Amino acid sequence: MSQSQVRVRFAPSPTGPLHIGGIRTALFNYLFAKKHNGTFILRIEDTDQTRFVEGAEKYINDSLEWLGLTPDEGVLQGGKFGPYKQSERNEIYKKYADELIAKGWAYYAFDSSEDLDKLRAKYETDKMTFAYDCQTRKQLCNSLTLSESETNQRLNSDGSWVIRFKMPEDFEIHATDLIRGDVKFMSNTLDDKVLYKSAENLPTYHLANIVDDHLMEISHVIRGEEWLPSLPLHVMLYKAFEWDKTMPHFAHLPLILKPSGKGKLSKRDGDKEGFPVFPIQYEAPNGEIASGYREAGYFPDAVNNLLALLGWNSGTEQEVFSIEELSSLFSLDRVNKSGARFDPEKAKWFNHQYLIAKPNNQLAELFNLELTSKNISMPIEKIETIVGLVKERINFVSELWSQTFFFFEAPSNYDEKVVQKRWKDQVPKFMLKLSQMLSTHENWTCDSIKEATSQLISSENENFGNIMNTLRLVLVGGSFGPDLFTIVELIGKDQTVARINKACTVL
RNA sequence: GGUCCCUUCGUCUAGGGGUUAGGACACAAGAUUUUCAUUCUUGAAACAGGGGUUCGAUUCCCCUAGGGACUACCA
Repeated sequence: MSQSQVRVRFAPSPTGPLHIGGIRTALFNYLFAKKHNGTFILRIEDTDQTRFVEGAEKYINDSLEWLGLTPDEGVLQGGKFGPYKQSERNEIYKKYADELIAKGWAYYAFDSSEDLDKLRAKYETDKMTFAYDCQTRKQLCNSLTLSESETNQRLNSDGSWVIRFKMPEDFEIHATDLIRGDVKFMSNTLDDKVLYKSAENLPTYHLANIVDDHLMEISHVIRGEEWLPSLPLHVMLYKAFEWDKTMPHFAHLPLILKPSGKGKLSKRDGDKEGFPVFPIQYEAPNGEIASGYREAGYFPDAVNNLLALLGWNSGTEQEVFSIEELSSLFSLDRVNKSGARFDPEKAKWFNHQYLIAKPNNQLAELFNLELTSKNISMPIEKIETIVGLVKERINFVSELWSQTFFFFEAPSNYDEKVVQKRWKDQVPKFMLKLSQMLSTHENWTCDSIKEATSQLISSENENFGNIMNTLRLVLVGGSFGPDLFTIVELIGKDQTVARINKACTVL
């Protein structure tokens, strides 16, 4: 595989459900890979056992599958750079940590987390922030301050230790971000991050991430902006390993912000604010359920589309794109720098666009599933017609029923306001005449029915608008629905007559 | 607090040294639909502030303010 080959990875950790921010990151990686005929890799970063959540990995796979963002390489797909789960790559990392120690880029630290916590607390009372860095490491318990023999003794004892990166002093770190340009950091302001922990015999994110990206020949790291602060560390790690020549390019995506209020979108925002934050429904191990876009009735393409436009645009006025169009149009230099507030209303609009673009027969099939569950059966052709009548006015397939129930069953109650406005003294008399006329009407098409009804209305000196509204009331239960004579034609003669007669006795 | 990132209508954004600063969502009004919705038309709505640079800045630079992220033996 050549060096110029695009290889990107989406590297979530299975600590819970992935929200749409994570999905957006996956999507941008996917689009970038497709655009460049590259490889999209899914790597599971499960180096923190304490935060491992049962089912989270499956959730990630299911979500990506639903959206069609299928990895080219990954735990399920395989590939020659596997394994793709960090917990299964365990034995790889230690030697790289050792290499850093040998080169003088890292050191052993023996301070207990309790001691460090105390230190942090103490600093805080002095309104300062503790950092394990080039200054404090000189006073702490590590292989830099301890003698070699004492270090070895501690390493061989039962006590736990960690390997920390030895961040150089007074060094200006330059990094290039494909979206933000050059970013500079002073190494003094950075701390000595833990790279490896003996207690679990596991690397931390930083080490595992760099080692795996290198080993998997990742060409571009496309991740959320929350990682920007660790970019200098990562750049230094590449330098320390002498991998600078093949260091991937970095692109930090703008964050997705809460629709209202402050901060980035979080897992807790969704159901509280009345919109899903998760791609598909998530049931936590404790049984709590968080709603998903799939269950809310969104089409996967619509979700991809709306997410793509959060932080990226084509530069044209087009907003509705198929995944193929996105794949060929996507480019990192059209990604925005600033965070994007998520707009649930526009999300619905995107789904509406996909819904109205869907052929009626497909919508009818989806709707038929719901009808079947209600024990309603009707020829699919007729459902198609009904769906076509109302699809312009809805955003979701799930709204179909409330817009069309009167095609399938008589209204069980009548809108009080409309009754008061329309159901006046002589109305029942006329309605009975109308039902009588219709019951003998032969040519049951909307045009013919309309003509006959109009004639009756004028011969009886009734007001057309008033009668229309009243007829609508008795047929659908309120003042809603598509063209009235189309409804009359579709529900048929018997239903029409029966509904009129029922209203006359009930109201 | 420290470090870093960001800043065009309410929101997502286009644009870019001279523009009537464009589009979309949402909102409002009108037309059509003898109802509802759709549709169409129209409207209101933005360059955070202050300094430079320049003939000219919303656009380039600096400062301020505001927002955000990070600041774990989490990712």
